Amino acid sequence: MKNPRWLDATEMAAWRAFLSTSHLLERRIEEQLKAAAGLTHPQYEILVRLADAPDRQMRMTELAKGVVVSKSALTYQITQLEKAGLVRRAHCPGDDRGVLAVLTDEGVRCLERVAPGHLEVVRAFLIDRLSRAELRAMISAMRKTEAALRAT
Amino acid sequence: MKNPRWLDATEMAAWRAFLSTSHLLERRIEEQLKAAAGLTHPQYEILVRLADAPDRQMRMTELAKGVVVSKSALTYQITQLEKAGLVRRAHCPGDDRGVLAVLTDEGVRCLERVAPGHLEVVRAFLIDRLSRAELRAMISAMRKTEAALRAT
DNA sequence: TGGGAGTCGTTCACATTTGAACAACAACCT
DNA sequence: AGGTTGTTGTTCAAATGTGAACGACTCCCA
Repeated sequence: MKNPRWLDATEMAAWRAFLSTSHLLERRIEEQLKAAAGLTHPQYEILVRLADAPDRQMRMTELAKGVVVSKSALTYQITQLEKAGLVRRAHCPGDDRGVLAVLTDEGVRCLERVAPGHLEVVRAFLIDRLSRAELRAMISAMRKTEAALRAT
Repeated sequence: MKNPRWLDATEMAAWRAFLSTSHLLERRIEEQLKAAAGLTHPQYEILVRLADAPDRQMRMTELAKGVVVSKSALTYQITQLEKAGLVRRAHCPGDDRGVLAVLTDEGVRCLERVAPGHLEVVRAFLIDRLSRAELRAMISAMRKTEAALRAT
């Protein structure tokens, strides 16, 4: 690799915009979820992933990878959600090391109650502002990056 | 507004990809910066913003908005960077409430030393994987969202 | 059928973030 | 001028994130 390869104007603009926007959106979402349901964004994501999973349950490690948090953060958050009655831990049949995070009925109801308001924010600031072409470009771009990051 | 407006397949894919990717990238960048220079990503961003600013200095609040972090977080991080000798605080002429964060010469050197490795990561996982069209779509999309988020 | 190597989830110490409360100051309007 | 309103940066308590270390368990191959 030669000299530092700086970013040209377009590249820099794309990177800066991505960076600022992701942080701003994160902040806004966090704020909305906290106000509407006392949930953090990671907690909400955990509920969503579990709701989408077969039998509404997932192994801890798998869930951590999906939500993109450390194993220790997940342990912590599952404990919080368990206290709130939205998730419970279950023994994992066939693997005595394993723990299953299971979405409770109350967890399902909570999610149904909270999702619309959350999606409204995602729409209002991101999705509804993008053209179909931009959405497709986003998918394509983000997936390439995601694949590369998950590969390592 | 009628029933909850769910996201269709394309919209959902875009949102999920954006979410996961931004978190994964953030993690990777954090890791690289920590290993290469003992800096956090917010700290690095502070240095970059200051380097780009006239006289390498900025008001605390303005800087906080730029980096997208709370005022208290900025106070904390500037204190850290001050301990490291990369930034110093200065009195703000004309406004006795104000504080200026000023990039030191050592801060400049640190940035010059760290930037290439950082940009390499940004390139390797994001920028270099996107087509010119995708970059332009990103800019357009992110800016619309950013503007909306900053407007409130 | 041992046993080394790897995986799983938790715990721990530590760093960081956030909003609220606060004190100092600025800006504005009458 | 005087008082109200708004900004500014800091401090504080509380919540959360992270990696390293750990004990328990699984896998796989000799």
